Amino acid sequence: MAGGRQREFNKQEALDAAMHVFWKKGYVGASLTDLTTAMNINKPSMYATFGNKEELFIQSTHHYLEEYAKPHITYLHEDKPLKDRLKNYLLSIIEGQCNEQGVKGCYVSICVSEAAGDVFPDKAAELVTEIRDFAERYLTDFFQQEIINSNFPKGTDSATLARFIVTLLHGTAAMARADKKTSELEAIVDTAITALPFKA
Amino acid sequence: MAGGRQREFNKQEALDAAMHVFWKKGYVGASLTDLTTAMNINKPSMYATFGNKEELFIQSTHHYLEEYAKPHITYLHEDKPLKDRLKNYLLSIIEGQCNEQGVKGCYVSICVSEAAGDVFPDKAAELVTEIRDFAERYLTDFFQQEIINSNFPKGTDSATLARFIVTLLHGTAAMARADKKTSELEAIVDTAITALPFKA
DNA sequence: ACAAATCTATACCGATCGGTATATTTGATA
DNA sequence: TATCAAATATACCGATCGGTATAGATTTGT
Repeated sequence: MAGGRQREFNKQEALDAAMHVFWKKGYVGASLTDLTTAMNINKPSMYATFGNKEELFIQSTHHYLEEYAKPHITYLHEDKPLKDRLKNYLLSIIEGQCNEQGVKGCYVSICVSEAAGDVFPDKAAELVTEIRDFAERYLTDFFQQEIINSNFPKGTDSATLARFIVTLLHGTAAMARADKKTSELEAIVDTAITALPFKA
Repeated sequence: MAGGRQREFNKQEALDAAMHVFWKKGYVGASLTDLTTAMNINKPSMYATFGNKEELFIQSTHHYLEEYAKPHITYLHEDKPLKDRLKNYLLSIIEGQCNEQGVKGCYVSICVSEAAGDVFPDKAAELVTEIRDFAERYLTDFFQQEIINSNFPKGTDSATLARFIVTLLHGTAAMARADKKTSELEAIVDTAITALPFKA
């Protein structure tokens, strides 16, 4: 038994680079040349490490969710009034969408829209449908709990509220892609928040 | 001088078919095979009539704006209270985004997002930047006039209001692409409207 | 009827797509 | 140090991409 030559690149760094290409160009628009150039490796290394383009996309997507999407959630659970927590959560996401150096918009939003065009291979399409409603489900549960905690009036429709927030965020993601400034999107968030029935 | 054989297809119908393909699949995702199959013509006919893929896209885009986007505007100018006019305008757009038979989402929203990935040829990219802010500009002027007409309080920021509405619509377009039902998006519109400072 | 013009159909072009076979380099183990 | 597994680099594969040359079909003007 003998181990062989060890890889000269860091797998996580390469995955992060690939994810940014998918984020910017979408699945179809990201060619293997785009990907491997950004990852700074050549094709056989990519195929040996990640399988194929579809598998690379799947791993990129999980990487995005864990490292770029989920961290915002912590803002919802700090020891502050609901309104502040929600606003911090939204502003944190918007900062990520507008990030000057980096890719604009939301990876998930882009995937969902592209996948709706039937241009994704099967397993990638399945993954996108799986993750599509994650935020909506999470926020529905979250708002439900806030109703129980009397931060919203009894009888508030947590699902509609959640859908409203998710819609807002899809919207800001699209605006970020259209080169809107962070400050402009912050003003939109302020407007949107006035639509919510906070008790305090 | 002699005229020749006349074309066997209707140019507007073919353009409409092509537009729906771009709407569904985006610019990169729409192959010439996809396009000409939907248009029910073959490639030489397409090239003779429209020039090339980029020109076809440009003409498709103008077709969308005139026939699918601008008609909604009439709802803003009927003889009704502002709140009703705005709501009818929004519901009309959402109906178009959710249209059961037809393509989900918003053609412009999809183009803008895709173009941000630098996957568009030059002239197509230019067109997209030109039309990108049409709705925002229109609504800013519209709201400004409504302030003058005292339907909003003096000092209302018409630009932020317009951006809020455009963001909402980009958001509902993304939700429609994610297979949300019309009724769900209508509830979101109702929620959003409560954020606006109507005087009446 | 004939000629000029224009549309349609087939078949093809080079370039790029995702993916891989082959050969070489590397390095851990024995 | 010899061995051998694994990573790299080059060069290539068939399929599809956008785009076109060519030839036949169809219409109009003379």
